[in-house]
Amino acid sequence: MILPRKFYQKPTLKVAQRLLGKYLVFKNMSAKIIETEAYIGRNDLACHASKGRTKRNEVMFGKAGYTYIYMIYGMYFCLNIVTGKIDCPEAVLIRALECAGCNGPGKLTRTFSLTTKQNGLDLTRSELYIEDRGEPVTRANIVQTRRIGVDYAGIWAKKPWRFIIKNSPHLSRKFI
DNA sequence: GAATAGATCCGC
DNA sequence: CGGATCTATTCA
Repeated sequence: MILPRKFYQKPTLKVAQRLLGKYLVFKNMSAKIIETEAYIGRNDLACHASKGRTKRNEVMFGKAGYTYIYMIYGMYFCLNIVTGKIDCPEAVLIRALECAGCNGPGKLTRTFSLTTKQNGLDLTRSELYIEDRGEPVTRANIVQTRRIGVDYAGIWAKKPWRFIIKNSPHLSRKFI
């Protein structure tokens, strides 16, 4: 079943965990989500919204269940799922899928041909969506670590807001 | 207008 | 560890 709006209208840390084991679907491709990271609000210095509302990040200030896709380092795109209430800028970064060449946020968007053209899409009524295929992931199979690539964010870099499926060979990093 | 930095990835 | 590559954002 396609995840409904309500799935995304939960606390961001819960959504980040519950997205593990779900399937990202776009056009004729689909793959299981195995690595996510939470970015939570204006105070989180690792979150783009910590600098306020801008043209780039404004979708994060909107309704949950939409995509937030941006270009990074001039050559990659990162896919995020907006969570939280309106005017509470929160999102979950999809970092890896159980799929060849999808072990990293920049690599999975390249494999799935996702660009800023798909920014701001409603995941409840688009050809891009997330599906529950009845493969539950238990808490015992989830590992929580620090987020990757945000060392500049001070104490926020230390928050354990990255979630991975234990022992998966498709993670963006093999070790914690 | 110019400068800068960035939620990455690859190759040396 | 440096380079690729480019845009949004910041600074003057």
